[in-house]
Amino acid sequence: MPANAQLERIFREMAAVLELTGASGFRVNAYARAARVMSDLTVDVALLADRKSLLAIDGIGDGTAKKIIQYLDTGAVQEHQELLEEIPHGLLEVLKIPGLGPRSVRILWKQGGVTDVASLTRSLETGELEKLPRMGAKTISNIRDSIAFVASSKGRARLGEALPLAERIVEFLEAVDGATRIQYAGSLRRGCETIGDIDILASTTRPGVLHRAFQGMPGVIKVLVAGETRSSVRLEPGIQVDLRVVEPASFGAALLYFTGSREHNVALRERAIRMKLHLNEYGLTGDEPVAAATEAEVYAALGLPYIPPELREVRGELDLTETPPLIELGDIRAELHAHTIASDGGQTIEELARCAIARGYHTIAVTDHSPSSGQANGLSPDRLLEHIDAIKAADAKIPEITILAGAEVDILADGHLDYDDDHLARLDVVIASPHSALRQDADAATTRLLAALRHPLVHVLGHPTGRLINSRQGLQPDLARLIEAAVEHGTALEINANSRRLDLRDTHVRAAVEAGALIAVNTDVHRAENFDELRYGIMTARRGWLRPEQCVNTWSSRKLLEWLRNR
DNA sequence: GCCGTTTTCGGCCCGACTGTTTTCAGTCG
Repeated sequence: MPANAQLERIFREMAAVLELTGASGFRVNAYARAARVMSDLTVDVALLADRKSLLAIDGIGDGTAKKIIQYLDTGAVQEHQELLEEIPHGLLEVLKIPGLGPRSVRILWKQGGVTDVASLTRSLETGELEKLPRMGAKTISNIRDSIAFVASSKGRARLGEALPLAERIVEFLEAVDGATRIQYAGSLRRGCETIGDIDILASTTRPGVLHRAFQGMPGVIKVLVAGETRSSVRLEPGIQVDLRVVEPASFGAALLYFTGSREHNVALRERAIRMKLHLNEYGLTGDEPVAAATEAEVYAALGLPYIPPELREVRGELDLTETPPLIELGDIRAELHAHTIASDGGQTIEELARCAIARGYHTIAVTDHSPSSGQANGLSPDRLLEHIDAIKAADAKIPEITILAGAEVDILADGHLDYDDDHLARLDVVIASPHSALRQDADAATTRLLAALRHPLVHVLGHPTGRLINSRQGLQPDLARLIEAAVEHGTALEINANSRRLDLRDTHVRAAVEAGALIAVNTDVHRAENFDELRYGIMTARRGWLRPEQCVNTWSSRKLLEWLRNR
């Protein structure tokens, strides 16, 4: 959906320019919000090209609707282009340097002649900056550090990198004298696919000791903030970690606050104000304290059910009247996507089965690659037949679990599958996935994936877009049409839990769930330890509001087998 | 620029910390 992405960029840039030119912060916020709406939209904005549909979206008013329509009509937004002419383009990069906000960048530009990061660096070296207001030695040193940090940083960390790191930090802090409760919060707790920084919340009888331990942790390369209640450090891999210490009595309010999202918090505060109450990280108060110890208490006092962290994105969760029974890790009873040494996996069929048994699964499907995935040692049709025999033999040998014979079949660029129907018909489960030609245009991708979804022998569409987080965009099919076909044909859409993939992504899952499509949450096992990545898939599923009954991996053995046979 | 269980005009979340100043502006989350 290129139009959505373009409009997101346009509104984001408009917000940035307006900040620099000193427009009202509320106007800036409005554009930033419009950008976010564009990124959250699961349908092509071109389908909403009339004023009425656009105005129905929260955060889109008259002005934004006009600009969207103008973009769809002409391919550009006039006011956006006019705004860009008002500032040197490189200034937008300067604004991204931590510690430099709109006020400072404006002064650098207007009074210091800074137009981009390069000219800022030159001014730092020549000492020009010292002449500007509020530019002391410390500030200049910090700017220098921040420029180096931005240059070396890889940007946002993947959930699969940040979560294990956060768990190690929590473990480290729990061992510090006086610590009573340590928990990570922020976008990590919400299960976002990438993480800007790690937020840790703590209660302790000895705050000073905890802060010092935190600032001296292994891997800390710079202490950014060292306050009474807040510490902030930069770690070696280029990730920032914030520690906040609170009283146990307000742990819930603080956890709520530091889990965010910011938009969710703002909405809660506005709700509090309407109820003549006041919400901050210390609690919900009226004439006297109302709630603070637990998140559930605060929500209840605001007339809301407990809202799971993954839903806190202002995507409709504030209209809930009860907590939805979202899927949980423990609901998963079957893994339907796993590789063995026959293709590019590291385990034998039996080793794979033992891992699955250890996790309490009733079923594991062996789904090795098809021939077109040459680099993954995909199985030729003949090898597939032999492999099926080996799987059946293992199934007979190991009674504690059902081992299904399957394959992960390549969906070729034109939509044809990599095995003929005779071979596919011999399999218990067929995952069809795109692995090559991942740069084809949106129409070709839609046609290709629709062909697989409609194929009567395909059970699951595997990692539908083929994207890799932070490194490959993947296909950009018309998701709405894929979902429609998936519902019509009873084909499941996969959430590939591999933390580099998370494909479908959260917003796609949400759209699929609302349309009533079946979802498969699979780990795409290649090594024993991959089973542990399931949690990332579950977080993504929860962010998509998935309930267990809509996920085929939660079904009883009987129901699952029935579905597989009757497809 | 958006929005309405006070409002179609007049609001729009709140607190910690830093650095440069002497009482607070700017940034961040």
